[in-house]
Amino acid sequence: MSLPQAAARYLQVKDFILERIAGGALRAGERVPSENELTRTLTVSRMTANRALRELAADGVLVRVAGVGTFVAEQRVHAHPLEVRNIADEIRARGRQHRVRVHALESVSASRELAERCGVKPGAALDYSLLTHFEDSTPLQVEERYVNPQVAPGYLRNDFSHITPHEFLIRVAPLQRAEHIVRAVVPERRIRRLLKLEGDEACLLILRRTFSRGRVASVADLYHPGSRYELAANSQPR
Amino acid sequence: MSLPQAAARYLQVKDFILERIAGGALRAGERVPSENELTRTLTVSRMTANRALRELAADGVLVRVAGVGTFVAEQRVHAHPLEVRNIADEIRARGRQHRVRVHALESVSASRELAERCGVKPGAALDYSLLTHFEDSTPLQVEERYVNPQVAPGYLRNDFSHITPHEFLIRVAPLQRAEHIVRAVVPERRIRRLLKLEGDEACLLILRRTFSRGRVASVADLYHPGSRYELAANSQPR
DNA sequence: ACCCTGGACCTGTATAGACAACTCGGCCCT
DNA sequence: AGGGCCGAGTTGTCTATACAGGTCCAGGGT
Repeated sequence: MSLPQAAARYLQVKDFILERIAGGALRAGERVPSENELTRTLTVSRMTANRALRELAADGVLVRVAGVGTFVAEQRVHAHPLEVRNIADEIRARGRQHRVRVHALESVSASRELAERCGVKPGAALDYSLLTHFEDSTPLQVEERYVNPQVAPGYLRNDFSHITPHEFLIRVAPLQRAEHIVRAVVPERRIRRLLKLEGDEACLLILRRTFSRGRVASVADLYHPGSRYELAANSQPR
Repeated sequence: MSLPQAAARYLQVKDFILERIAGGALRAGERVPSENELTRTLTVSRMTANRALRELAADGVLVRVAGVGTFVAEQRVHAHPLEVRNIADEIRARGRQHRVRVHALESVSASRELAERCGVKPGAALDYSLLTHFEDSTPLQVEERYVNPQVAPGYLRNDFSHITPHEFLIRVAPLQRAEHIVRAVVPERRIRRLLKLEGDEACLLILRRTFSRGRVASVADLYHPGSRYELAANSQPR
């Protein structure tokens, strides 16, 4: 049993800034406290404040101008093609009915590989769910998800036939960023059966990690039948 | 008149590592000099070496394990679907050699389906190419492309072992926007053979249409082996 | 044979101090 | 009024030092 580690100070400084942006206290284009101000008000060294601001600038949250100051970046204009979308919204937007079947909802112990993906220690408790999303009566997505209960507590107490995991998570753990990897696979039989696939049909597999407060909130494997699902993306330079 | 600024030392350290990776002196999984070693051999402070290694780790180039060491990350094949990227650049950015094999390069007559995709009349002449892109000796993409000679003339006169179709096109026809559709498929045997696939492996298929001056400049089907290629995307909400 | 305990080495973080380059505004001199 | 200079404030970088915690191995004790 160990006490929860105090977060690193540069992470505290990052949160300090991010919360002020999220809460509206700092708006796009506005000036952020300088390193020296943070040094005084937060009682950290200038190097620590520097690291926090520098990393936020690298993430595109802030813009720094030597000799002038640090400012909240203007909002991104271009939505990324793989925005964190909710499959339920997609389905409803097409005028179809969205249904969910819950296959599993329980607490599990993190394997080594899983622990690495989630940024926790092997053996740590993770909330697990396995769902199928239907469009009318056609399965469109199998969602296998692991949630870090330290970041998003109460996951297991939901009724996911009324609220999707995604909807719950964005309410409980403010979404900071998301990471997607898209692969083409022929999944194992367990998944094929849930998607009612025939033969060796290919699937789009989206590995999604969402981050909240600098930590992994949840890890999801989203399987879509290759014959019924595709990703679309348009890009316009400027 | 100012002398060229010497690059920052932490950038020099990053280059030092990157060059060794690109040159093959450091391979995936191998150990990178520790911070203390860099401190001695490059005569920098440990904090400077730390910053270099930390940033390379943040970029995914290195993997750091506290108490153990720093290692070259396993090379992941990544691309951002949004950017109209050149597979040749991707491969070279990883320090591998890019090669192309040209299977076909000729003028064809547009079928009805193809004509619709290209925004021309059925029977119109289109320039056609079928290439395989190799990373070292591993096939990474089969590119089947149709080009509208009205929009981008001279396509067939290129030697695509020296310039990629993409490079030629952006020079001849200014890129206005691009449209992508990502699918998972098990491709026909013709494609499987070119990719040296075994059995019924899945492929990521990217259907790309590029527009220039309001018209379709080219239509490309890009096949990637599912086991060796994935798309990565990060997104930040707001 | 097993355990376990140091010690060496590593990354991760934090601090204080220093110098450079840049921006901007105000002040002084002409 | 105009022009130039200087100083305050800012980011950008570099160094030396320190401590904490993780990993791994060898060596010693049981």
